[in-house]
Amino acid sequence: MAMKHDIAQRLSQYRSVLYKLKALGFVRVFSDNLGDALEISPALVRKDFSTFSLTGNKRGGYLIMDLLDKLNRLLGKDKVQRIIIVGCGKIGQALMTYSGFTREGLQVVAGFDSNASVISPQASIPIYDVKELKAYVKREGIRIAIMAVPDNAASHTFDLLRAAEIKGVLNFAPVPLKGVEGCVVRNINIGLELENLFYLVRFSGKLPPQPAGRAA
Amino acid sequence: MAMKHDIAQRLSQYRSVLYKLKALGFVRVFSDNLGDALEISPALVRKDFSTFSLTGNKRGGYLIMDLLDKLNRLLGKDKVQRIIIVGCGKIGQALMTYSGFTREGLQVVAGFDSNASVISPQASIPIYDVKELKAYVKREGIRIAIMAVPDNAASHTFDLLRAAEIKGVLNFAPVPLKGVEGCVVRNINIGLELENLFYLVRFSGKLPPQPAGRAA
DNA sequence: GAACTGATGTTATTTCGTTCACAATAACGA
DNA sequence: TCGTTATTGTGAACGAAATAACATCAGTTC
Ligand SMILES: NC(=O)c1ccc[n+]([C@@H]2O[C@H](COP(=O)([O-])OP(=O)(O)OC[C@H]3O[C@@H](n4cnc5c(N)ncnc54)[C@H](O)[C@@H]3O)[C@@H](O)[C@H]2O)c1
Ligand SMILES: NC(=O)c1ccc[n+]([C@@H]2O[C@H](COP(=O)([O-])OP(=O)(O)OC[C@H]3O[C@@H](n4cnc5c(N)ncnc54)[C@H](O)[C@@H]3O)[C@@H](O)[C@H]2O)c1
Repeated sequence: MAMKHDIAQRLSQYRSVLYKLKALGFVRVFSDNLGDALEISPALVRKDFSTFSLTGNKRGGYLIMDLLDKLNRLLGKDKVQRIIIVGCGKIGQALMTYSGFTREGLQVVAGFDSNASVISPQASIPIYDVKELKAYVKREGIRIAIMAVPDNAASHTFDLLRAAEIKGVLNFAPVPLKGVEGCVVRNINIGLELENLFYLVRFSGKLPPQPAGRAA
Repeated sequence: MAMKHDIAQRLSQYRSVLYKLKALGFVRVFSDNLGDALEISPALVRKDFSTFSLTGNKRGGYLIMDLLDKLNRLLGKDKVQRIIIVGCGKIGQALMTYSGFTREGLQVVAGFDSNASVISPQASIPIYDVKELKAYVKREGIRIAIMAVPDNAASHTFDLLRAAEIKGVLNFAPVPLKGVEGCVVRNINIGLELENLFYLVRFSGKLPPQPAGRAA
């Protein structure tokens, strides 16, 4: 049940760092460098690479170009990755017009909403009625969706996405969607992150958990 | 170096579930119920509670009210938790007007920006010039900030926040801010989450990592 | 009120991700 | 050419976090 999030996340981070190094004119990189950049041990870098058969040169480290090629293939970055956004409100709109995705090879190809005043099929990134979701997804072969509908619509919208056979959902509603066979869900819960920050700040340094107090 | 994020995150999740159960009229709850809700084992629920001396009744489970009281105290939810937002663009504005924070006891008390046309000190949630950041933070005793400035301003803005002795930052820029003594950073990287989703979807079921291929 | 039941609280065990340690080996210099 | 050196690649060791196991005890029943 416990999935290996972390290594995939690191793969993307390696990729990101490698692009920066390449832009700076570097050709080779060592596991130490990458370890420093991600604040992990060099050993873990090498182990990750080993896991995916990303090989380097026994003395001269890794060739950045070569690594990037392989990582891009591994992460599916050799083609543009298309996504849709369901719920084009404040968050949804912000994401639709976010230019940062392009850099990452991600492309928002359409939005969907239930509010007629938001729908605009002629826009450069069209927004369609959510009723057309299923047909669109099937026709275009979309696999990943961002969900940014109000909390009370989250569960229903998730059902729609599943019916459209969406394979992965990035959910912004603070509603824990139970994971389902055939559809991976990742939740972005900003409130939770903030609470967590408050907690970490409150107890930074001091010992948070009483070590299971033993009565005298 | 490995910090115990996870347990604090679960604490908040317990709290969230408990509120829902309370709203449904429940009075008691068992570790099984909470385990189901968070998709973790009941043993872990009990262990977490034990760690924080959250005790129940040997047979009748836990009293929801009682648990909530203790959790709220533990998470600092007995008072409103004030935050500021630096960078009031698309994401920043969305967060400023987000009503969901109130439910969580979080309050955005001010925004800061460098763009004069955005500044509006008279608004219900005032937006000040970022130059006033340090004075405001010190005067009001703010500890947590959300950072939603453009990528190229992220590092500089982070320095400002540190100079203002902010204790925790929720960073939306896809720029890895190196953690610093005295200031906890948590990064929200939506592009990374999407990449991760694509990865998980690509390899769901199939074995992603070649098990370190042994030559025949 | 004694035996039973069902859930907690805590100790033991397992699992899993990370780090350590080092053998293998390609580049470099003399 | 041959030794030296720097770095990879990976099996073993380690540690933390999750699960399992179980002893303990509050209710409940007869
Ligand atoms: N705004 C924030 O800063 C913020 C922060 C954290 C979490 N969230 C969460 O993100 C989600 C969206 O927030 P928002 O502020 O963008 O809300 P919003 O109200 O601005 O936008 C919601 C959009 O969804 C559309 N919608 C409603 N029902 C729908 C349905 N059944 N199918 C398709 N579209 C539907 C609405 O027409 C609207 O355009 C919410 O769950 C919210 O809790 C928002
Ligand atoms: N918009 C999105 O959907 C989205 C998604 C993921 C990540 N992000 C990241 O979030 C950050 C903000 O994105 P956005 O779309 O809201 O950008 P934006 O350009 O809409 O807003 C940025 C705001 O920051 C202000 N600003 C610029 N320099 C500043 C400084 N030095 N001090 C204070 N304020 C300053 C600008 O005036 C502007 O109001 C970026 O780093 C972006 O990469 C955005």
